[in-house]
Amino acid sequence: MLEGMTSKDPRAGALARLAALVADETRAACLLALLDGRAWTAGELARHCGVAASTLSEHLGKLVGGGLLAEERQGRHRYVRLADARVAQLVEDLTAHIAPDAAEPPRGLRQSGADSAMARGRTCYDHFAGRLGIAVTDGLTARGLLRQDTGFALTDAGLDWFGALGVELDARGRRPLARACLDWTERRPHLAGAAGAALCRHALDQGWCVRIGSGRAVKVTEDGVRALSGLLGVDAAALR
Amino acid sequence: MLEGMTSKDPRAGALARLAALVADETRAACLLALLDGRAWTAGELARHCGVAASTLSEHLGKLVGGGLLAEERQGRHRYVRLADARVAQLVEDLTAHIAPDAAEPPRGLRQSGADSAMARGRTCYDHFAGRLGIAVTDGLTARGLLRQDTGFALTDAGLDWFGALGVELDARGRRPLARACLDWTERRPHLAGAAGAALCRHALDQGWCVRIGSGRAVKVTEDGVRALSGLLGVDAAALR
DNA sequence: CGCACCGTTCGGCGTTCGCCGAACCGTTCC
DNA sequence: GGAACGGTTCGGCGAACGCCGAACGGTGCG
Repeated sequence: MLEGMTSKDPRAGALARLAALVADETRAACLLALLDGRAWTAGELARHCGVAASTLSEHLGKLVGGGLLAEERQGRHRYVRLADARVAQLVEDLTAHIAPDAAEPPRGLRQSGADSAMARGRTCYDHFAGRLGIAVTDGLTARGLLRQDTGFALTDAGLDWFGALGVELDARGRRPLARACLDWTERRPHLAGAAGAALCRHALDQGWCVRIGSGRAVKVTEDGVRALSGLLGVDAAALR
Repeated sequence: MLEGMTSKDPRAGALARLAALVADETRAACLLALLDGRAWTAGELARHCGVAASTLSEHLGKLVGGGLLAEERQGRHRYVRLADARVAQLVEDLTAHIAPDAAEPPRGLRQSGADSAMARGRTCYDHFAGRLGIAVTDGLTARGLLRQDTGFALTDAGLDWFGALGVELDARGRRPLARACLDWTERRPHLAGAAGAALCRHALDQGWCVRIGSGRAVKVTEDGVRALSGLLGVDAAALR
């Protein structure tokens, strides 16, 4: 009763609904898993999260209904992925905010194999992260192609560098060319946005790096070491 | 039972807990209200949200406990404000994500007075937003002081411009100098970050603009019109 | 001192929510 | 056709949550 009297911001409801989509541990785990940019089946996610298939089906319904996920049905499979780069950024932003709290605990050595592969290099939705992402970003910055001191933007030399690489950068899209994405393991910003995505795609196309298994971990090839050290002066030891 | 079998991301819990803080309409309304950067008393927020004081007290407990709000007790008052600029950015990011959905409905003329004042100029935590924020950002960009085409960063000329203004920009802090903040009414990015905050503070100090009442709406003075049109070529008509 | 006021704590209410297992539907493969 | 499999729907359960009013404890003021 009397609800009409409040001057509560009309955006509050929408904001709460959006946050509610992430405010469940299982759905949060789904979003984090999908940050690898791939499409997962409902069953894979259910197993990953450790809940019943029926439970996960309901979660997917909410996430898709809320516009966070896009789905694609193939035969008896339901593939879902993050709806677009904006959703990926949203999850990244939220994750960046919790990173300082969850001080990386010293883990045992058991699963350090997979973990260290992830720490070395991985994709974060559609761009590089991990030590690889940092190394590339630092290389770009050191060569004056990217400036991070007064914000985060490519320089004119940086534009030329991408041009010389044969990578088309579409500046007309709504997506910013360069954007900082805070790295989870390294705690430092790395290159995201259209340029980060284009560079990652180019590197995979050129065989500079390959995906390890089906996950988001990537490994730099010998070709990649040569290319990255030549183009950006990246220390070869940092990539292996 | 069997929960140990899942490989669920350990960050999922923290992510869900963070989102849960925002996932309530009343708490969301508090965060949006506090985006003006001021400190509100618990009672003011309760009235603003249209809930009982006891209800709001519990909400504040959660928000403060979760690190989103900082509190300051003075006498029988409890003042709360956003904990820091990072929290403000978090709320902005979330709000930017819902903006496209909530297509601004054509409002009646009843409260258009206050609304239009807000649309003209307001502060967004600690920097300018609204048409004023856009005008300043566009002015900086047109004069080559800020570049938005390849990311979002001040140029060297921009650094000099701030220096000539007598505004110290602390680049050593963890906070980025320039950052894009998506405007709610204008749907365009405007200058946030340390530079945006410093410029806003400077403008208020110099009397270029004054706060209207106790809210976040601001009004550009005649001095301000002269200063901004002289320094940035901002069209005077856009500011009034 | 006594009163008004701000905020908190507590008990209780109703709702929402996440979860599961069972039943069901459609696809794929033998 | 039949069996196996992936996914969805449904009913039901228990827990968590948001809300309130009433009672209580400080603070400030007359």
